Amino acid sequence: MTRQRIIEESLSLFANHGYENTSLTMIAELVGIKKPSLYNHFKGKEAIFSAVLDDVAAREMEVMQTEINVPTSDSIDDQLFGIYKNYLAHLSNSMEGLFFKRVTFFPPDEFAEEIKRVFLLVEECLTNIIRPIFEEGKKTGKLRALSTDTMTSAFYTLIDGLFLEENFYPREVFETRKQASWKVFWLGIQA
Amino acid sequence: MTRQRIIEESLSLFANHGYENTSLTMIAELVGIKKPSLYNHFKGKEAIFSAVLDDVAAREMEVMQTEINVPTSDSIDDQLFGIYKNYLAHLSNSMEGLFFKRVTFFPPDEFAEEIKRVFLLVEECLTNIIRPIFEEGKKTGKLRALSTDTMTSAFYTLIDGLFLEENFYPREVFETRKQASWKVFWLGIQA
DNA sequence: CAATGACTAACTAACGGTTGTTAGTCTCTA
DNA sequence: TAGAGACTAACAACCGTTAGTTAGTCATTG
Repeated sequence: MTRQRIIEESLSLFANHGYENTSLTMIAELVGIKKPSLYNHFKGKEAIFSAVLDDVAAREMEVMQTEINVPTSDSIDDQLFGIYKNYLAHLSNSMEGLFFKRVTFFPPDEFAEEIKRVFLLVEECLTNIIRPIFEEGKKTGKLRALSTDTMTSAFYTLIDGLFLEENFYPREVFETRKQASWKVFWLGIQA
Repeated sequence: MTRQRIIEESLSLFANHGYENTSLTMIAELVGIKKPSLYNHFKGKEAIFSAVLDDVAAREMEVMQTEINVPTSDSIDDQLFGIYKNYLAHLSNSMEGLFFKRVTFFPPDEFAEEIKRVFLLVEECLTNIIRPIFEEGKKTGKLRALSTDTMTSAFYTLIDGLFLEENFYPREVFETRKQASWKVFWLGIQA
């Protein structure tokens, strides 16, 4: 019980302040216990971070399968745009999104490898969703005859760019960027 | 003399470790003096960071005017691609690029406003370079009849995405993304 | 049924180390 | 002879961590 609370509060602290700028005092305070009591549940700060990372990884994989994917009955552009929109919304609104942004971009040295591994896992999960859509689109002639890798790469760059812009620009500017980027991307891949 | 050395070494430390994870001891060591001697040149850590930020801002503005811009004799796609390539190369290879990446996306709270101001200034500088190119392109019919804002927004998202990917993926993956993203972007705005 | 022992999870106190910062001193140079 | 710029020594505050204690819970046992 307390263990789960520690993970949750730590997630939000790590997401907002990064690993090194989050102190055990802050975590303990938010949980409502004293600092040394944390050691009843975790071996130390690194163990807390690891637990948070594992938790986030598991939850992200699940979200990817359930929330991001959309019914295949839609047309290709609706389908793609749906994924685009859902994924960005998830990154924007969830604490996991902010956490991911923090730690993938400037990871604490001792976790760099593990974080990269988790991130690539999540990315692969998304790739498995969008590749078939691109391929189907090419087959039915709705998309240009670009390689699937090209489309996937461009799609990711798009998402990464917005991912990054989301917490920097005011919401209205961000919305403009989101719409504009999609429009140009779609014109770029559409047959 | 020493003052300038402090700024330079601090720039690289702030760029690589962030503000909070850079200690005065580290700076002093790299400069080759003892920690308290820093106070002969700056009021404190915050003052050092401010000086670095000002320095970077000035240098970035100059780079933007000289290195990024390319001769207008080229065709529109060469011109745009030149800017794209030059700007990304600058962000990738210069210490200022890494510094910018660090501090714009996860700024130390007390500098958030100032950093944003500087960033938007640099961005505006780039906007002044690319907007006329888009408009010229539309006039000559080489580009689609999209609004200039749409093109500019999409261009920035593209750059921001690669900006992020550059220090995360291995160089080869990054190069793939860079090429693919440009291809789709160009197909998206080309008439 | 009552008592014992093990376990969990909280606590206080304190550790050594590092942080940014200040005070005061010495030395070279203009 | 000033002053600039280096130094040493020390500060309080905070860091992650450890040790040792205490209270409550639960299962096993006489």
